[in-house]
Amino acid sequence: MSSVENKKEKDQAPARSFQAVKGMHDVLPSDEPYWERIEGAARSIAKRYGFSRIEPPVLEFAELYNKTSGETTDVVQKEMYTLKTKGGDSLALRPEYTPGIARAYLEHGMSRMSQPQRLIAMGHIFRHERPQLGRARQFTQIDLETLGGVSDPMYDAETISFFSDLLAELKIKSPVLKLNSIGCRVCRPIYRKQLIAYYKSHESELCEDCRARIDTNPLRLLDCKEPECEKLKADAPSILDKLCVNCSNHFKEALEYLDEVKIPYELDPRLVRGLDYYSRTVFEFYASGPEGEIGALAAGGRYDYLMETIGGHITPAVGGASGIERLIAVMRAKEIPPNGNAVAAKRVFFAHAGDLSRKRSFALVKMLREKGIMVSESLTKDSLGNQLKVADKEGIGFALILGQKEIYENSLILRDLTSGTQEAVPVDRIVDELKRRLSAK
RNA sequence: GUGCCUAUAGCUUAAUGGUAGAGCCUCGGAUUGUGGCUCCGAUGAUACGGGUUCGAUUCCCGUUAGGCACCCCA
Repeated sequence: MSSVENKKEKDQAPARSFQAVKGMHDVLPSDEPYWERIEGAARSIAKRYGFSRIEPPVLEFAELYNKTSGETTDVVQKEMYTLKTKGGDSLALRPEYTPGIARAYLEHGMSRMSQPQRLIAMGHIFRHERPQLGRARQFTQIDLETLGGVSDPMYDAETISFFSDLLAELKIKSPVLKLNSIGCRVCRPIYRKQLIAYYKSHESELCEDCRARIDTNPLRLLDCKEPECEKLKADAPSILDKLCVNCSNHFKEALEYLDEVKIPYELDPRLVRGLDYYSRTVFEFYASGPEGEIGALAAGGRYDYLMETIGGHITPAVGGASGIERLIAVMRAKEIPPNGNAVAAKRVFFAHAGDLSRKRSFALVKMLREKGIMVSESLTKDSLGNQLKVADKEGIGFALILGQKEIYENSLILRDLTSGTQEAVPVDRIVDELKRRLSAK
């Protein structure tokens, strides 16, 4: 580009230079080891548990979320990205996975396959919130759903166990698991009434938000952090005392399964979830220590009624989700390295000595890559010294050097960059020799 | 969505109502048959828009983004 064009472009540059949209973050090469580690762990644990991958589209009819997640919930009311198509349909970028997966379950007749269906999804979720550390407008969830079969607490425990294993695999030590049961259609309304009655009698002592919440979402009253409201919590009726026999047994059994596999938990009768469709067991995992402030690392619960609201039969179901960016934030804060063995040490650096060997080098690099060897190079550099400098900077374990002499002898110099020793190896033996040495690393 | 704080080079930062300085990184050279050390040199910045001013990176307003506390949540 000429300098004239360059100047012109500068003058006409937009007033505001481009930057990423608020709450949308780039995944950079330096983040990649974490992603590989986390996604790899989720995939391999899912395989062990027998969860199969499902991936519904990012866009669904907005109505799907209104019907399921709840019309009055924040996630739907305030945080959903909606758009109108040219045809007039109202669509939404998914603010969570569960409704889409439930929809797919019905649409593809999965209720006629073996039950329950164990499904896992990994992808982007969108919520229009004010960003903070561990909270973005586009983020990535590992989502687990167990659909169909019977409403057995063993599945609740299995879901929790999956996330417990995931955190353990990522070396996030002693997470805090909070558990509660929010009852069913029979017992929750009764509890709700008692709770409302209790708070109505103390209405004047409540904060402004909570006065509004009495009518919209009374269970949330138990979550308020205003000092005035805190005081009232102590004497508020607890859901755990008000569960019906079925729910109570279900919860007790779920706890027994967790005891059986030695997953520690804390009961938290104030734990309620932000989505309408939950019933019975709900859970949240937090990091131990100050990193707990980053927010729940995994959360979920049972949702036996959801399928009905979108036109299916009552279908027992339980699920949960974990946010990958939050897992990364915690791993970084706790200084947990993403990878045990450095990838660079498994690479080979190819260097040429002298311009005449460049083209031959290019061909040999391609040959090695075809044989499955990870090869780095900086063949555009002239001096051998500068090339090896690059190899050193990248922490690469071995270098191959090709000069006039080697071309003539049909060999390569194989240099161990850690020890500094080297030897000539015939080209037809180089692949085997490299594989032998690399596997020893 | 509300309130508070912040914004100088890729990163960490210095300074000032009057030419924006450094360390690390990057690139080149000393060194075209051998890396790590060293030395020399180069590139590169006041987020964006407006106002006050002779002059603004500095003061004021707005915007954008980030952080924190709410709200809520993975």
